[in-house]
Amino acid sequence: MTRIAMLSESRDSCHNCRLRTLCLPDNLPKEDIAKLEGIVQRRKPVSRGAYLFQAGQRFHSIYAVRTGAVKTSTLMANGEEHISGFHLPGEVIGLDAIVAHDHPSTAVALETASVCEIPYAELESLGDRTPALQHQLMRIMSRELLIEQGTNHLLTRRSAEQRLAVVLINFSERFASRGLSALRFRLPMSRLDLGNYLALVPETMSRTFRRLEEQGLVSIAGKEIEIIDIYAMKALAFGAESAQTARA
Amino acid sequence: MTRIAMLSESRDSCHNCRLRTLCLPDNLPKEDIAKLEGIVQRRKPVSRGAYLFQAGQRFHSIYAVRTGAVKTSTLMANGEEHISGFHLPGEVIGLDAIVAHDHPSTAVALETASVCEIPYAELESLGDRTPALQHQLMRIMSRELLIEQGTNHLLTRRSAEQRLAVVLINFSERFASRGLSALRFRLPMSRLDLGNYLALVPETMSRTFRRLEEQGLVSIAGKEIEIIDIYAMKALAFGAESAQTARA
DNA sequence: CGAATCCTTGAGTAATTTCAAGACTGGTGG
DNA sequence: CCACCAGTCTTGAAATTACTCAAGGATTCG
Repeated sequence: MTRIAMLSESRDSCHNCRLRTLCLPDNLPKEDIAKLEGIVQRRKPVSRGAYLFQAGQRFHSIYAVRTGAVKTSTLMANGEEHISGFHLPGEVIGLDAIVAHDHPSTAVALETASVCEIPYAELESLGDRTPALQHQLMRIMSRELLIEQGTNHLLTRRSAEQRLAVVLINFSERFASRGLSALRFRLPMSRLDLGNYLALVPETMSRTFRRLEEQGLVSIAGKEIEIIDIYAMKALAFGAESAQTARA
Repeated sequence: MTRIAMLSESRDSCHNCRLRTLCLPDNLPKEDIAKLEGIVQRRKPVSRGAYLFQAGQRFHSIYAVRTGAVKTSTLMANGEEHISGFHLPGEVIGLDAIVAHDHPSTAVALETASVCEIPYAELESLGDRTPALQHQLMRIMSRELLIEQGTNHLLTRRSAEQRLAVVLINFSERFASRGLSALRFRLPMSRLDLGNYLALVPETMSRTFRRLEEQGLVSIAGKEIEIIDIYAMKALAFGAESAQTARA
């Protein structure tokens, strides 16, 4: 079990789930959380490489990550994968499928993960009767929009070195907000995947990691990351430029 | 008045607005459209360069473009502008502000434009009583998410030539769905702005436009675009790769 | 009409990719 | 328990794409 996996408990309720404040129940009154619990389906853990849903599949549910980590991606016509995000416990996946009948992207577990499945038809009808839940859903979607905009900025306006620094800081903060260490953590994805997300080839990833290490900013051992100089990291990441919220 | 401006009529109602099916009223029963009309504020035309809202301003309303064209952008710490999108009649702006108290981005009219202002507090409370409206809002936000993902892909995985081809095809389709010609149109923004959006410097924009012209794909006269070979354009834009919805 | 902005062109440069190999790693079966 | 395999990661050298710098020309809007 990974450290992320150990984070979450609450076999079967939202109201005492540690991720409550990061997830759909945030800001909801108790009775609304109870109603939400009524439609959430907890699925048994999926193992590394298993699909939550695949692009082209009929859209039925959105998912909240409970433990582990998930990546979402789209497959391009030439067979190449384009990774659009990495999702940690508390984050909601599948919102991009609401407008169409099918999922535009694929969600795969990066490590053993468990998720809460929320049938969208039921969520929608519950939302019709539960304004607070509806508002929280809107906030979550608005935040996703913001995150995508930040990602856009990151990927088009920043150097390889800055992209990596930003994404490491971003993971650091997301781990910290889940009660884990901000300075030492294990990335749940391969360098290949991280490079794919950052629009950098593996060779560049390797060289860029090394450059950050040589500058004394981080220490890398496989997927284990230690941030040595968070100040310098942030200076590199955001120096002379505004920081945008970007989720990896 | 531009051709886009001539498109829309309906001084003061949604139910006979030509943009109905592209906008918030789409899919709504008559009585819900009437309720929506009750909260929509039509503002007098804003002239080129005027702000609909600015980054940092308190969030009160979302806006639907009625005539003209609008760009949204964020300002980076070094003073540079990062254009995140161009918006044509029927499109809704400001949804990225819902989650926070302030607008994260700025919206400026690219040419004389008129907009419908929709106070969000009222929209939210109307949504609480009007499921169909709420569902339409969710669809719009989900579509925005999809568009952002497509933009990400466009900007990170495509060459300058492909980016320009994709964005021209995209405008062609958006003009066509507003009843204008798909093959001859006038871009509402400067090359500078388009380049900013595409993450290309003006010099590259100029050379790339020329290359498309030399290949006989388009004919350019200032902002007037004529698409000569739409087939070849699409082959260039999407060739050996999947097409993603991307809005300029 | 004229200032300001926008656009174009050329030459040189820089960052990242591509290509080619080889080393490491972790999971699996013998 | 070890050896092996496939996938992952690293390293170096060459190629490429878009950027930077510099300057002149064209538009546009007030």
